[in-house]
Amino acid sequence: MDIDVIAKALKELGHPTRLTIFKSIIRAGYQGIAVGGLQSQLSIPGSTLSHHIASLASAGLLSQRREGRTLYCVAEYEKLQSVIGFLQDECCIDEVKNTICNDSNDSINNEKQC
Amino acid sequence: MDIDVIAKALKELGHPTRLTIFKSIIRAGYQGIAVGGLQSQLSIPGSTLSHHIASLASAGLLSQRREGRTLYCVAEYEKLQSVIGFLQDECCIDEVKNTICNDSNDSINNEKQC
DNA sequence: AATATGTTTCTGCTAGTATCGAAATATATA
DNA sequence: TATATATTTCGATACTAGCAGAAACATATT
Repeated sequence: MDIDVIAKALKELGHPTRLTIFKSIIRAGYQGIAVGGLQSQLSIPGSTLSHHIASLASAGLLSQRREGRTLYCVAEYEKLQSVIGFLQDECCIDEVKNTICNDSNDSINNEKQC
Repeated sequence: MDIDVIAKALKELGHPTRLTIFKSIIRAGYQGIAVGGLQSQLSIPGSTLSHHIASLASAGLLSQRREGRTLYCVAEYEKLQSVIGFLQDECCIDEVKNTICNDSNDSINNEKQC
């Protein structure tokens, strides 16, 4: 995955309001959440919300599906997964993985955490 | 972890040059990498590089250690881990975790991937 | 057709970010 | 102390993002 594409996704996620919006959308699951639902949940002006949603969409982090006059926002989970994967793989080294994920882990099981 | 803190980290990572810088710092491990090393690696003006490094530091993504006249940048791995953790936990639902991490996984082992 | 509801686009403003050369600061060496 | 090396701060410019009211657009209901 191109670093510019990942950076774009991180940038759009890097705003408190947008991150909150994205979190709500993610938690809504595959059926998504209506823009109006987000608006009443966050109490911000519609135009501002629309702007933020467009930003997230421009990074490929969500898609929209119309049902009647309601538009649902649905998260692009693969995109989120690719971002997480980048941070884990491209931006991580074994030395550190071992320290953070195993050494500091006082668990009984040997399940890998990173 | 506060959502504003996570958003700040994501924002600073959300720039191609900074993400490249951070990747280099991460891969340098616990001993870090000199600012000059980054500069010759990326060939960007020192002032611009310094600005980006300060941005990453302001988000707590790195710290600096002086050795003689050389300044080393060292990644804050716990911070990165908290960002990854947020995206995985706060921004993920079981329904999706199962779909992406297990169902679409044609592997032989049963190791959890998310 | 008229009206109501849900969402986006337009418009203008303000504030913040990116960039980089030049000068300044910090530390080391001769 | 003078000079070299490493890095940051300053200053100026251009660009981009954020915000929100008003108007426009899309769809549904009466």
